[in-house]
Amino acid sequence: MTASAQQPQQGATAGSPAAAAVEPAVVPAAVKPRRGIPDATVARLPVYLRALHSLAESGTSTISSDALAAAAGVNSAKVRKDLSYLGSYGTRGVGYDVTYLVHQISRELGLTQRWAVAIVGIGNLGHALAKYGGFATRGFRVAALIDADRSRVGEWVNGVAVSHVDDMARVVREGEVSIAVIATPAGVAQDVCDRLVAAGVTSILNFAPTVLTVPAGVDLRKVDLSIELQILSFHEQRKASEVIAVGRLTLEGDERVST
Amino acid sequence: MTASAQQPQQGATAGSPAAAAVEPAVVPAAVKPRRGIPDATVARLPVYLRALHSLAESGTSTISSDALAAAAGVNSAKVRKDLSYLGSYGTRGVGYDVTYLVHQISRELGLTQRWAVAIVGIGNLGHALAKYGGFATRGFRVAALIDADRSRVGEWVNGVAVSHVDDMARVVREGEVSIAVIATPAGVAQDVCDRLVAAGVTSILNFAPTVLTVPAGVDLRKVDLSIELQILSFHEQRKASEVIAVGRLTLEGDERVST
DNA sequence: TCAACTTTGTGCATGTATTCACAAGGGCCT
DNA sequence: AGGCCCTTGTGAATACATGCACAAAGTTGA
Repeated sequence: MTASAQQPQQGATAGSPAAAAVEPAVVPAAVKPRRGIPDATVARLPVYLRALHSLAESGTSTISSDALAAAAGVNSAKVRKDLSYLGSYGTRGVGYDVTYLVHQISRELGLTQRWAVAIVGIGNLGHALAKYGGFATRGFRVAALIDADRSRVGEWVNGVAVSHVDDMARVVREGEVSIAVIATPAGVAQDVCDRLVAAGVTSILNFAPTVLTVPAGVDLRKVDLSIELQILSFHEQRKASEVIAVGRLTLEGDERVST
Repeated sequence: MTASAQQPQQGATAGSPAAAAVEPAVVPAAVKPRRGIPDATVARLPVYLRALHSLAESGTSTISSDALAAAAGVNSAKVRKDLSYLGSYGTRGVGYDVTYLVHQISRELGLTQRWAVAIVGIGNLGHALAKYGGFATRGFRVAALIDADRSRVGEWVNGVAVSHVDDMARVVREGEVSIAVIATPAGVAQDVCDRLVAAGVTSILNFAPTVLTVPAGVDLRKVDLSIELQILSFHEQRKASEVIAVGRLTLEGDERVST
């Protein structure tokens, strides 16, 4: 019941050890079999879902794990194992029904309802996020835009008016916002985060380049440009030094990788 | 030597199995002891680095793994193990010298040189990224802005002129760009990616909501807002259904988590 | 009806990451 | 000089994730 895994690569913190320790003693049978979908799988389901949506649009009605794997940039064993956590929704010898799979994954991800999202910090990035189409698409609607700069308050971005941060509690409550995106400067991010949590937000996506802390029960994920660049820098350097050490011996570079 | 791990939580693709299979037979001794820093560790080093920078600025000269762990939002065993991959740079009974650690981590991440970065797709997001301060800070400089829209070409953003995508090869070459950020619409991202690779870019950070494929030897990482939101949605839903099933029995919510 | 073919679902082996827990090392105080 | 206290560095246990490889289950065509 806490922070979710991140970038497998970017692992966040614990999942449910505290709760798991309590449940066996207290919880009714219905809950015990914990559908426990692994974090790594949860992180891939959205990728499958996107591929399936475009397949559905292009008229494909059935797809094999192999083809879906290719579209998602992973290998087919992973696809099958991932999907098996949702149940046995495939047909041997045939594959998976695209529309049905879309339903199942959507349901599992909680996309059958539309979550209200608030964006805090309407600077360059906040603007970009507010205008980003992928939001409205499915499952989410931008319910509030919040900024500390009074001169921005009242401005309309993509059909939503900017509110002042002092009204956050009210706006969050009235909009029934449960998910918030922080796009403020690093300095105020923790304060904003605390206020969001106090207002009832239970999931936060942080774009500010700083470490945030949230109480148990609140999920926190981060997106950090400079961390990503530094990781690339690491590999870039490694490649550079390897060229010196190894020369271009390994001409085996044939397979492609994807993300 | 391929795609790096992502969001441990967000795991990307394979690391070096292909190359690893070849090296033992061919590679000179100097390379064999593979400093093999785990991907998960590499992903955390930038976080430590940021914490250390602000510690240095606030005048702290020495820090324990415990304190650093708190600042980075992880546990101290992880900090110690991570740092131990770089060498034994701590002093027992005392901790780590902040300035020295900053040097070591920077070196390891390849931040002693300044990488030239190109941003492709100067829409809302591209603009936001170009203006983002965290770039210039350390290790990176925006060397090129590239867009397909001729009406945008020539525009200056943060001191850099926008070039047309047809000039990409030249701009990349002249600027000695090795890292590129893709902030285009999904539809053209793979094409842009292919052209970047052809022009000599060897590390790519993709913001477009689509799966990209690159040849071996090119590193690829992705940042995807809608995937992040969907992961949060999953946990949000889980929390909601658990409240129904369990009631509010578990009042144990005390520990905080961070990212 | 049956055999050949396709594709799923999963047990198992392997690889990677996290965490514990403690011995070894180093500073500091008396 | 010597002992106490603190903190590192790491072996070993555990947990999590990946990928192989194949039996089971379904379809198709004769």
